[in-house]
Amino acid sequence: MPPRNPTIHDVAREAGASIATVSRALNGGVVSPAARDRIEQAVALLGYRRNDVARGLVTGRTGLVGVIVPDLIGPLYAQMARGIEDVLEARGMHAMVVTDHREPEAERRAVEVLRARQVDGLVLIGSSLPETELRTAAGGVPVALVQREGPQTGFPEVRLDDVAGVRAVVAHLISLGHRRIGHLAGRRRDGVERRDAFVAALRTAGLEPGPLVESDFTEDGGATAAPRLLDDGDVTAVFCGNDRMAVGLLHAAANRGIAVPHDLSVVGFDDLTWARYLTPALTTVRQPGRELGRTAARLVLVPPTDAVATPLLRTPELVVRSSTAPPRAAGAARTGAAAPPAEEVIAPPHEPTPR
Amino acid sequence: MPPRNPTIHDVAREAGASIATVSRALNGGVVSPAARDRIEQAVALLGYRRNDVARGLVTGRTGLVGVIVPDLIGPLYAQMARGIEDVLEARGMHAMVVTDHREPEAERRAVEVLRARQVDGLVLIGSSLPETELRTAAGGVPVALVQREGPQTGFPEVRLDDVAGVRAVVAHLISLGHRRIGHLAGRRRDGVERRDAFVAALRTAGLEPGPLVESDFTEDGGATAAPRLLDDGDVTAVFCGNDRMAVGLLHAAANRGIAVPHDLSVVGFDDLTWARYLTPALTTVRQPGRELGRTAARLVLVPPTDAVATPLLRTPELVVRSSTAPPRAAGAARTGAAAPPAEEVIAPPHEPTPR
DNA sequence: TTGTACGCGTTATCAC
DNA sequence: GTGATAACGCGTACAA
Repeated sequence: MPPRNPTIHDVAREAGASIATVSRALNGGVVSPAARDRIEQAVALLGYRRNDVARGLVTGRTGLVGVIVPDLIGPLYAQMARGIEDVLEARGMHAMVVTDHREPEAERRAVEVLRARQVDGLVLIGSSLPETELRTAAGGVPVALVQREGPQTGFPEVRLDDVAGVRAVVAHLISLGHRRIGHLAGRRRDGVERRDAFVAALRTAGLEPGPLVESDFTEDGGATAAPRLLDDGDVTAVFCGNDRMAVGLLHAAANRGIAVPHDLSVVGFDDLTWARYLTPALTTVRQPGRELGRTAARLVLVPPTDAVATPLLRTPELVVRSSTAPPRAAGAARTGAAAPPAEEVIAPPHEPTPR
Repeated sequence: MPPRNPTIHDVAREAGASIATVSRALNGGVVSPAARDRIEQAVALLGYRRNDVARGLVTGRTGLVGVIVPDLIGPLYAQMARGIEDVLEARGMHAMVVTDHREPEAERRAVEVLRARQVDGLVLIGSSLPETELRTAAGGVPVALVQREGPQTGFPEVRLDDVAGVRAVVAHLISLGHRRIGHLAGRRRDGVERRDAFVAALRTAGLEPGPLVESDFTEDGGATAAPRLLDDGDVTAVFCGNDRMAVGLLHAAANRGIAVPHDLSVVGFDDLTWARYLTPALTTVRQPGRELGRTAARLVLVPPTDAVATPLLRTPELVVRSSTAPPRAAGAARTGAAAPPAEEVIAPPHEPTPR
């Protein structure tokens, strides 16, 4: 049997001090230099390591923030997790990440597990639990929401300003000269939001939306829904609800011999890592995942006293690459910039959506 | 001030039982049906939730396995984490994931943090700490290694059978008729391993390797190193040490007007999510990340009694897509299969490397 | 079957 | 400055 880990008692004995003094020395309390010295030596000699479990029991705080995330495979959520760790690390805290695969039941269990572990806070990404349930499940612990699926809640929340992102896309396409623009919408809440924003932005510009197709937020979803968009001979541009659908559309277009961007402009949403490596490189809207994570972490750590400015909106950036160009039967396009940029250009952030 | 969480004492009082009985009831011990009933009601009434911190203190086990991973942005490590969670979840345990961004210093800190939290085991992915240091840092807790960077250790370990993967690539290219094959190697340990395996496989087939170029394991690394490969007019195929470099090479080739696979075949390694969406879709070697994670988790939970079969080797699969084809000045290629497959084909796993 | 009482390793509150 | 000592919430001998 391995010799059990040294405890604070062992250190105290070895250093000829009381455990109280050792505890103070370890936590930066007032201790005479001599004692501190002996204690440090004892710690080094024994290889003592503080037991954070015992510490958590007495202090009532664990230095742990629970993070519930749909999955970690897609880069977006991973970046949010990274952002959360950024701010926790700065405070000597840590994240405990649990995935729920978008299943409410798994989300419920995750909250239970994390609460049982006495986390100091909870960050829920893409949560879909009803507010009342969330409130009882969370009990006393601070909660912050990121990109929640569902109606407004009383919890502090960060989300992407989808409306601003969509507006930037529409403005970009219109400035290129496109007049009949289709949309490939995802079935989730954010998909619907983007579609509505799309229609609204178009109407504001005095245009009627082209074909509006709904499908899954996946590559296959994009590919299978593609015909319903491509059959409309007048459509010169398609805005996809996310990058994954855009890839499916791109493939479907290629199979039909439709050249992008010459015959058709395509825009995505998210700016996944690989969007720039597609052929053609995808024009899309970049989600500031890491920053969303950072603000969410700050929101759990210091919950806003009053419920002002909920949800916080983070503005995305339009990333123009080579999947967009003036429409073939151009002419109107000549009014805008001279030529499409040869390399990647990031449009300045737009105004946050007024609320 | 919020009413503090109910404890096992509260439940005991409410149910008119002792805490021992409550504890037994909660942990599936022997309790009279009547008592169990009253206790369950009390639990529901009070909304009692077990405090895993206190429980961990007394049992000495936390049900937590610490996972140290280079990063979570790339899908490969995320999949490994997923695999680890698969087997932990089945046992009611959980993973605490910490990223080290490939910095030994951060890895050291991560081990400290996780040990202080009394994890029941440690899975280190891509670890580069020397064995002796690892051993003292880990203290008594079980350790499993995945894709460790550095020489063989006494710890249980899983790794990909790189040699088998590379052999499959070389066999594929040779069967297509390629005779002069270049290689783009990554600077890390696995990069060197793959390069050596590449040279060996080629020699076994009676061929001399084409140009061997070393660079970073990134898209830029692939792009900047590309000229040194492409300037060799005789090279008809290039095997890249990973998918990210392959993307860089693909772009560089396109810029030079080199058609893939018509003028040049390109093979990657890893099969990242997006490899199939490249143009042309990338032929590559699929890493079974999730399965690597699963076996690693099993290794920590039940450490092998004797040090047999270390490291465990997992066999990758060759995924043939459209970035490989017979060389332009073919003829020799006509001996193989009739035509390149129109769609994705997964070659059967090859023999594990003999040891 | 049930209850009492001790201990897990630490912090915090007191006196000294 | 320092040292006893009482919690923290729970599991588990052991006795009843």
